[in-house]
Amino acid sequence: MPVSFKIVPNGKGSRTAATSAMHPYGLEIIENCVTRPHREDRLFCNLSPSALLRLSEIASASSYPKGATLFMEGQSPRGVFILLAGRVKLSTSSIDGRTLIVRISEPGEVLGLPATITGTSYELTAAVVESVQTNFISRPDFLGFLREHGEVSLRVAQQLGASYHAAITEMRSIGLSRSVGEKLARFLLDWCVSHGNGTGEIRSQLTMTHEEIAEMIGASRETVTRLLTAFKKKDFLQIKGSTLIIRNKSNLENFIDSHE
Amino acid sequence: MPVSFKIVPNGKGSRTAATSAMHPYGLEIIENCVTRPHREDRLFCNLSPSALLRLSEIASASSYPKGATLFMEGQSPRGVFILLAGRVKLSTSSIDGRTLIVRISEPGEVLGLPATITGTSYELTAAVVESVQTNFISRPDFLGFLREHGEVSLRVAQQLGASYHAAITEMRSIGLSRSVGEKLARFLLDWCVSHGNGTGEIRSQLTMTHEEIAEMIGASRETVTRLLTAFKKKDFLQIKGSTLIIRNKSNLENFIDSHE
DNA sequence: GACATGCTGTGATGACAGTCACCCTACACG
DNA sequence: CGTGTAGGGTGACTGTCATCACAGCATGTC
Repeated sequence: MPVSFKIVPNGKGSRTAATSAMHPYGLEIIENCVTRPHREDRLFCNLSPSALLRLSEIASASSYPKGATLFMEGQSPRGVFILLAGRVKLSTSSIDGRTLIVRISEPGEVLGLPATITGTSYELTAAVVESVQTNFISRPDFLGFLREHGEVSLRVAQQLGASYHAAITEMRSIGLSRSVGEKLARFLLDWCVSHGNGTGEIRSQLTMTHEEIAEMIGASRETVTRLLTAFKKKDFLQIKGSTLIIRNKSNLENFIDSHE
Repeated sequence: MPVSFKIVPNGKGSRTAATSAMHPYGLEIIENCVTRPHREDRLFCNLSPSALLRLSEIASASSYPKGATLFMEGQSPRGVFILLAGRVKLSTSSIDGRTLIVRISEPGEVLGLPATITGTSYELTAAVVESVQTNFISRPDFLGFLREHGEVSLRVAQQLGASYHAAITEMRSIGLSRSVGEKLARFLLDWCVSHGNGTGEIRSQLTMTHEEIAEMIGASRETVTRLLTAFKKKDFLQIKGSTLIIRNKSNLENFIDSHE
């Protein structure tokens, strides 16, 4: 079902409209741009009114519970999902069940973009880890939209460029580390940069199990457990509940450097 | 120095113009499209005459010898290089000199696209392995070109999507393999698919040293040597000079599967 | 010819980390 | 309130593979 987007003038818009009860999430795309104008990478910020109007016609809202799957590796691309709320795990896996988690997507990101653009099958599986609200745009609609609004293609290209960049960074971390400890240290530091409370902080919520961390860095669950306790012993970090506190950031960085 | 592109009508163009002595490579972009129309992924095929005209104004030809560097990881993006002839090694490396080769680029590919689009620094280093002819387009020119010709942005997005896809495939191979042998087997099979003589052949030129193969799959040189001799002993393959012959493709595939 | 250089092949060694096996705790749920 | 399940922690064992070391074997070059 189509969602009604309200056209909000660039820069400042009434936030009351954005919290309309009828379509609690339909306006979030625009709201994000108003309340977080620094997010240049967001796909649908500062579009022309006509583009936004068309967007509202082709997007349809849907929500998924924890454990649901938006799309699976190998499926032919149905379209893109704009993530409004919740978190999604993007992973790839081999026949025997080994899994590599490539990324945990956060609200504001667009899922399935590469496959939808190129027409090749989804390269990753998107599984919901925290229940999710999305706007879905089918592939024909999305491609038509891009043809009509050339401006958006450039945005899409930028998104894809950013995704590529992230993928290469991930490959670096996985492929160039000498030891699992190094990978874990890198992962923790990265995590705190992207999920910390702002300016390179040392405290953040670590909402993943050891198993999931293992799948992100390509290691076994036991090794992750052992390394985390080792890091605690060395007083590099503390873990209280799901809060991760980096006690000594530079030590952790030195630990990485000492191996390379 | 700008290159004069001759505008060739879609479908059929005089090939004599394409081999003009003055600008031996300037026309190759178009020629590729005429002689290899199946290459849908090529960036500058089937563009409008006006776009091609503009392209010819902003592209400048240059050539680099073996060992030269087109750009380095971390540099801010100067622009894109359209690879007309030769081969380029795209790699990333850590402080201690360990190197991960992400891709060997072939003629027709566009280098530096993600960085140029997003404005972030080049994520890879591009080193010439076989002397190279390129058309270079500076970032300002290229971005301006995209703004003027919205059609091209979509092409660019498709290219980036394909690059992303390739990066994920690479990550899968590196991250999900249990053993180095598995990675090497995968690498060899992939290589024969993309560099074989057509229809899934079993014979191809392997133009890399063991060391380079090691850097591609994230292993040590010695291990690659040992594994290759092991594969030879098992009669999976033969190597004569720089020619690789897969003797028994299914055995090699079984070898991969038996581990997962 | 003498020499350097780059690539390949092979042995010995040891550390890292995956696997198996098990126990413990927390917590949801009937 | 017992029971099931998901997650965390730890020990023992073992295979893989990086590393070091060195030895051939081309190739180019002075």
